[in-house]
Amino acid sequence: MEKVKLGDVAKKAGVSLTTVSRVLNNRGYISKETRKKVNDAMEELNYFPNEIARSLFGNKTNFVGLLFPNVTNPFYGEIVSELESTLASRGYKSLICNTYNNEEKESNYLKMVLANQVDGIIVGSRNRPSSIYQSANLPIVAIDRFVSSKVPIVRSDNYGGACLATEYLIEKECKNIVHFTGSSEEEIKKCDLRMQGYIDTMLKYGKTPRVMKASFDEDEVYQRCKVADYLSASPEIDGAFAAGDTLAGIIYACCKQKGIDMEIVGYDGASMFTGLCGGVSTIRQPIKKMARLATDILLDAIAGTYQEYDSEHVLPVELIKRSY
Amino acid sequence: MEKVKLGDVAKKAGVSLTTVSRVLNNRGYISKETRKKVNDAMEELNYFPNEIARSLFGNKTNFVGLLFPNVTNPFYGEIVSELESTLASRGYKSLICNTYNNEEKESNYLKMVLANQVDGIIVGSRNRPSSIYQSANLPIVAIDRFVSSKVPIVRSDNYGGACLATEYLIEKECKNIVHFTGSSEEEIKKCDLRMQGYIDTMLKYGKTPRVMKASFDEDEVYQRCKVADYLSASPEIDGAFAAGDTLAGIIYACCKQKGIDMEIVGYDGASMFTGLCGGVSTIRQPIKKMARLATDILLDAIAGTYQEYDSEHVLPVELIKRSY
DNA sequence: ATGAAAGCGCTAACAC
DNA sequence: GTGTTAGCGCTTTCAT
Repeated sequence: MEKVKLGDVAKKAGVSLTTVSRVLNNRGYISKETRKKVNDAMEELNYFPNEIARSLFGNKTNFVGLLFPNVTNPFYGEIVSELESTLASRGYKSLICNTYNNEEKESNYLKMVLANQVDGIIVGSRNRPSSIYQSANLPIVAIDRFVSSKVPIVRSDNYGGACLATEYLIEKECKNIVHFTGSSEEEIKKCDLRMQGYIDTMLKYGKTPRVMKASFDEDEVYQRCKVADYLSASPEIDGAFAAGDTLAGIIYACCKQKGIDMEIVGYDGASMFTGLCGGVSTIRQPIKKMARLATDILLDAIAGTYQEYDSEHVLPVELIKRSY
Repeated sequence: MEKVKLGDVAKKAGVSLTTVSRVLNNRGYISKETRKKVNDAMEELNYFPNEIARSLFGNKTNFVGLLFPNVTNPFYGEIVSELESTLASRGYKSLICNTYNNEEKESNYLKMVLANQVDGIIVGSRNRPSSIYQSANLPIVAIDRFVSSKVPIVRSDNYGGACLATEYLIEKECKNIVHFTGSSEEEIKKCDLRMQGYIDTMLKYGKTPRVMKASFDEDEVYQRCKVADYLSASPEIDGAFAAGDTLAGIIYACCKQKGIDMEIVGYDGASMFTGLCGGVSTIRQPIKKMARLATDILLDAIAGTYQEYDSEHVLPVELIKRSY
């Protein structure tokens, strides 16, 4: 059973290709009867148009590339989920790309989506060389990342969230609060707002900031050891602000195993986390809103009705206190 | 700056379209010099072929549709992640579809991927009407789901895993063990192997099986209340086997808040869970292996070298004990 | 109100 | 070795 084509419908209905195409796209004048004939033929043959052919002609695919580190992480899972749903509801299809924060992978994926003529791209990878995006001459929106001065950014209030988290820990009377970051040296130097918020708040309250680097990308078991070692070596620590919830979860697990009961605040607040990790507090990003906003901007840009390419959209965060 | 086409390269290199196409595909005889000329021209113009056009011609898109309930759930997140990576490494591109276990959505997504000429589909949705897939005349692989007798299934040993979980709880001297399921009535009737394993094991040890229904699809807050109410009403319960880790997490949180310390075993064992929810044990599915196997089968089917359409591939599971 | 024909970007017979 | 030409499935001027 071969694929049914426009021509098959035309033959069956006894009309021309053009006519079938017309009723398909509801364009031009068609008599009631012809329309019915054609519709019946389509129905009978179970016809549906080949979107690839349409794309080729129209120079528009309605594909969007979604470049994120890894959908396994609940935060990215949730944002990709939301992006996909919003895009789908507006007629766009999502090509998913797990870059694993790997430069080469990201660059290959970029080439791939471009070769597949995507109409736009949403990036959430945290790689450095944004230069590869320069040549890509199409709408791009970045989630919590700088790509270039021409790429609008949607992110949460990293700085404010970090302040909120740190203040909460201070309020809880933690004496020695450490910040666990997943950022690389470069990122930190550039502008790590979560770290900056932590540092500024600590200083504001006359406390000494302490930072522990635990890369996001490392193997989890390895990270666990690193964190455990650190906690053992620094028994005075009684509060932690982690730059992400996965990290916060790891810290929590280490504490549990060592019998330490300390106050932990993470960042992200994906619904899965909040449900599952009631032992840690978190700064919740408005994931749904971020996804919707990013979609709106991207589709406007695709439609050519968006101009503020250098805009930065900072959405407010919320402190979710631990529930046990 | 318009998109560079084959013709532009041909013109620049002073050759014909065919020649360019030949060096692009490495087919037929081409002299060293011409090849160089063409390659240089491609380089200079920063040319890359339009995959959509190629697809149209070849009747092969290298697209694969991934239909899963929701990438937000770490189990699906991880499996989709793995599928995407494996597929990408073999030259395939993933169209992601979050069906939210909604029949209509699933059906629409199916139409969408078909219209986009995907070469194959991998389904993990848990909907009933698999009938919609009948008409789709292309390779499909199902993850832990029955679609039709012609669709191979890849799944973990649900029955064995459930037995393992239940036996563990018994071994831990739990007196009153309840099973929390997310399945619908229909699914249960049909064949819910996790439940069956639980029931059989309970009976084998002379215990009375008890089942609590907590739909996977419900709102999380609502579920939490339901679970909390149930636990309050049945204080004798001291062990739980949950059909999924999200559910296990919810149960754990309820217990924590109520000060109950009971033994909980979940199911799935996505790496995120295991890292994050150290308080619950789980039956770990070999997610990576499942993804690889599903990919292998699908690609073989696409290549026409796979024949056992009615096969069921059951992979072994593993008990991960709680770490605190 | 409908049809014939050209073309979207690329590939593959088939010539030369 | 390289070019000419037709065609993948669809849309759209331009006729009629």
